[in-house]
Amino acid sequence: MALATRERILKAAGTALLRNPNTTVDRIATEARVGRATVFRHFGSRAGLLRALAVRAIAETDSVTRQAAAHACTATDALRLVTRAVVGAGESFRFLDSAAELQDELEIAEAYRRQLSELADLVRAARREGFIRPDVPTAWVVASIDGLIWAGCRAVGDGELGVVQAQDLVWETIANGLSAERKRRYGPAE
Amino acid sequence: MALATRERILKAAGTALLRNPNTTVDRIATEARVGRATVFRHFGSRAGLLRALAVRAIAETDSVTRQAAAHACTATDALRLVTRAVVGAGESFRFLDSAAELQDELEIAEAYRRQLSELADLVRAARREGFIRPDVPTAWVVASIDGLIWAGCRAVGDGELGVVQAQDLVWETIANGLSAERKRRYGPAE
DNA sequence: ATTGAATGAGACGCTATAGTCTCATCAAGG
DNA sequence: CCTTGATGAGACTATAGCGTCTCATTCAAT
Repeated sequence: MALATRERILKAAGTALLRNPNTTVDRIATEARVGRATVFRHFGSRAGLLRALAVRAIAETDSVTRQAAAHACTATDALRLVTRAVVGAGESFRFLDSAAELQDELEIAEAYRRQLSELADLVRAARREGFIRPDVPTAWVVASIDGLIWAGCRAVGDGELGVVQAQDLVWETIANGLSAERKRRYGPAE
Repeated sequence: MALATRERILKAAGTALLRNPNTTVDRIATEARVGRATVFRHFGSRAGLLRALAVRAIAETDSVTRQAAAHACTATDALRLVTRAVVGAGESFRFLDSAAELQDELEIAEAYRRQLSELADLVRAARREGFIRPDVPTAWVVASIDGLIWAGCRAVGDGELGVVQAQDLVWETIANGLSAERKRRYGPAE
């Protein structure tokens, strides 16, 4: 029962904090159908709850990321699979966007930087394979992938897109953009 | 002097709230080099300050958007110019991302919806001109443009990119994506 | 049936912060 | 010089929300 309670609190906290990052412990407990004291028994403090939630989100993201990368033979394909995986896992980390208190948590902030840095490595590897446009800086590639993943997760959360559809569209947009007319400036000669 | 003070408060509030959406009035006043009472004299309450800041950001965005659209002859070009303009104005509205309290403010939320809806109109018009890939839903076009603008503004704010560079990259990514090899599925036959 | 762990309910104290009010100061204009 | 309006400083109050503690209850395992 202890585990189920813990999970219920984390889940309720995730959805509640996504709606409003300042949601009170009392409100979270109510939505988890749990006494307020129970939340403190499990997580010690509000910050502890947020930390646990963030740690869980990071672990989940790492997990799907690793699995995706393991199935790829090229860096370009790894980039594609990782992107899809992260979009699929969006629900677990989307609350982090607005969790301002967590910026102070060294452990969390560092994990986020690490994940971005791993993404940057993947981008550089894909660049060496010739997949990435040479005129675009790696920092922007990472930033825009991040932005498109974010947009995809939000669209899924808002019910505008299904998960699979979002995964397809995010990657398609990263790779080829939204324009029908391709300029093909950097492709092979026609 | 009254106007200068007001502006100083708004500016300080913008940068402070961007760093931490829960920044206290006291802190904002200190950073604006103003007495805390002065903030209340001007804006009545913390919510009033946020509202004023949001109204200002919306007005600013509307302004640059209208100007940009006025100089375009095609919808596609308008979309390009508007996107650039919004990236350029990012500094004024970026704090809104994390301002959870403002979601309750009917006026603000509605203005944001209106701006997205205007963007959607522009996208549909550009689609009629043949610029937008027919296999991508308009909702995703809007969402991904939003995401890329957000990424661009953040990159500028973080000092990773200059404003002009970000404007170029955002539009280039929207239009053509990041891949060197273009599949040209929807372009003219080769 | 008994025991122990987990829980729910709620009282209580504490702190941070919003918001009000007063008073002294300062600058500008007449 | 005098007046007026804006400001800064700070005291004060009220409240929301965190965290602690206690006690009764429930439920599972023995």
